[in-house]
Amino acid sequence: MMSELSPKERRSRRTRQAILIAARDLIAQGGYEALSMRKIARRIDYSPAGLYEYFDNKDQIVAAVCRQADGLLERYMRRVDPNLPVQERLVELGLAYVRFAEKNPELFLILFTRTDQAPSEPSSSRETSGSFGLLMATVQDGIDQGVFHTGQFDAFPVSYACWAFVHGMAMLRITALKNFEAPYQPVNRWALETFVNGLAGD
Amino acid sequence: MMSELSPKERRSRRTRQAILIAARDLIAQGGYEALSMRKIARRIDYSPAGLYEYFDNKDQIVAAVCRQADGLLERYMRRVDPNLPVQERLVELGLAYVRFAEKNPELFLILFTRTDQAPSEPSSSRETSGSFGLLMATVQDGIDQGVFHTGQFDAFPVSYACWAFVHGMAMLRITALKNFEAPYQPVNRWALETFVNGLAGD
DNA sequence: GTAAAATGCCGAACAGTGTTCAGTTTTTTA
DNA sequence: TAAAAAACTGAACACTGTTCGGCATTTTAC
Repeated sequence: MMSELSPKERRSRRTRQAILIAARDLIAQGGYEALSMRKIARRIDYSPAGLYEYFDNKDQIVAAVCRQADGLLERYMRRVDPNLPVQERLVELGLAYVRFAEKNPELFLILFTRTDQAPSEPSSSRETSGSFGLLMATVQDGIDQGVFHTGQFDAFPVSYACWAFVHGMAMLRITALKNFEAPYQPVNRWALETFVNGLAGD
Repeated sequence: MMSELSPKERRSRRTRQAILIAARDLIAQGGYEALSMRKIARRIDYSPAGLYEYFDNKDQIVAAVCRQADGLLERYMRRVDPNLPVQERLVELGLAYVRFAEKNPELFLILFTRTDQAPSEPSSSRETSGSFGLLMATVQDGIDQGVFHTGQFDAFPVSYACWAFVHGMAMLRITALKNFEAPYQPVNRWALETFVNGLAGD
């Protein structure tokens, strides 16, 4: 099988992971501006130059952190009970999205702020994996079941609209409304239900 | 009246404005990372240290640019015909918001990304001035006219929900979907109409 | 009009940043 | 055990925001 890793490979992976953990923690604590190669190096007892054996540059580290954050976001959304009626499921998916942003504001911010290297297509727009794929599969479910009547629009643009709604809630919460405490959850739930009911009740 | 400004004051204001224009242009061109005190200084033929006669630090310059951008956003929204029926007016306000973001992506991004110095209250939540105030006045209009039935929620949370919707559209457009060309406007219009109809149709 | 004070502006410096590169040490390969 | 490769470092380069001492210029006060 030859699937066992060499000690060298094991060490290398461990160091890579240590770098990513340090980077993630630094970001989670003080945002992107608090992240520096020298701080990462200090945390893992390396010289700054040593990091370049594992990543080409700082951007690659941030990109890797973002991939992990994206996975975490998906896990948040996968916790939603897939046996719920489509309408409720859609609402819960949205609330899970917002919850992730609330609990990981700095990660969320960096995940959706890195304007460089944006994909030319929404992640997994044709698969059921990835957070957007999960959303779209649910919307497709609603259409297939005859619950949603979306006229000329198919699952993709409808999913985009749902995404935009919850993305706005998440973003405002951690930026413009950061210092404005309020019971957001009930309003968010009501707003999403209103929209989803609009999808259902043609 | 004594409203005339001294030559000194006139010069000072002109220089201040030149700094802000240079800063705005640099941001509009290459985003926040392309903005530096030295580049601003070079553009207006000053030494970097000279800028500190007009602004305490870089953040103050960015804050001033953001204030101007906010004014521009409001102008976008004020172009919406106030004589339209509330439902259409609300939709058009949202589309104007998205249009501003599309035309000024970097300014929009910096305007809603500066997580520091966020106000403790949404701008002008009780006035009809400011972009949010304009939105809320419209929502209040719909409630007063008996067009919107928002149950337990008053104009403020409803306006927040509208804001979140269009903010998500705007944000996704210039970040995650930056490289994904598609006819967004029809979908955005349809999605907003669906939501607004949900507000209207009890 | 002249002296004094305030303002405007600059060069140089400090501490910080990402990144590169010549070497040195350590580990793997043959 | 010798040669090759990988891992790691210190020093440097070109940037960054900001501060400070000093030089002009302009404004104020008499």
